[in-house]
Amino acid sequence: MPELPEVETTVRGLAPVLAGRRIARVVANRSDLRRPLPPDLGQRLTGARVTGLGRRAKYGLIHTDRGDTMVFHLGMSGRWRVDPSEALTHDHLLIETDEGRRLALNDPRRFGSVDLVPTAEVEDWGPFGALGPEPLGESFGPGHLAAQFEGRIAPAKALLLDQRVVAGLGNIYVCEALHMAGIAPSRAGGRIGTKRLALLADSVRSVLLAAIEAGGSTLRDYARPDGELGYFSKQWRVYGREGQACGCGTVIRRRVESGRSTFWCPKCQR
DNA sequence: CATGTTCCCTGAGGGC
DNA sequence: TGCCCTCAGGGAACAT
Repeated sequence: MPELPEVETTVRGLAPVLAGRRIARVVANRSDLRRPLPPDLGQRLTGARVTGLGRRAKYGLIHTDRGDTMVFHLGMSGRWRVDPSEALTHDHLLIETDEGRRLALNDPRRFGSVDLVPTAEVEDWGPFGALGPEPLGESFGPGHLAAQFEGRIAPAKALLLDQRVVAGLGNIYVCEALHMAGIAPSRAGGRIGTKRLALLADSVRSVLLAAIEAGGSTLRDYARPDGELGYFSKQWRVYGREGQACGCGTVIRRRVESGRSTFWCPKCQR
């Protein structure tokens, strides 16, 4: 599931192919993703030079010298393949550079999206307007979490998943960060002590950094057409490990709430 | 406003 | 072998 670290890894993988290059060809195979592809996507991108890439929350950003920024979201199942050796079902968008490098956006579930946003307005673009701070940025830390959690009755897990509280976390890294900080997912946000909240802020950052590092170490897999991501999965402490032993020896539990699985250790997390 | 629920979508995997 | 069922979950929309 592409969360912040997977998108960051993706952007880092796209950068060597796209940065400074001119987009020579754009092919939209089907446009009914989460939102329809911009009808004029091809016109606006073809011939444009990529001036840089970036990321905001779980969105990848591709800036061009035409004043447009291409904003993509990978949804649940999206990924970019680099120089694919064959066309696959669900290759919805193809991009070719002036060097002949090719990119294919493959997204079976079509929960992802591709938008063109005027670069000057990207920060205020609808989905970005209410986003909380980047967890790896300077404005995120113990103070921010304390302010956001104060007086809240909602479970810590729900608050961390709320993109307005902090941007870019998904189910996997929320479960991992809460375990690292020793906080039960169901604990009300307002009933977590200051020191514990500071530990949570640290945990969020370190789990994301570790995942990005793991993604970087397997970057070659990212470009392999048949490769699965699997970046950080070997380092999961609780996610996907129901019934297995936590590091403390206690059996890891799973609970489904409104269709989402929560994994936690009842001994380490209170 | 805060919180909780549903829906969208397709492929993988388990049970029989 | 094949069919049916459940599950995966971000984010928008809707309900409470």
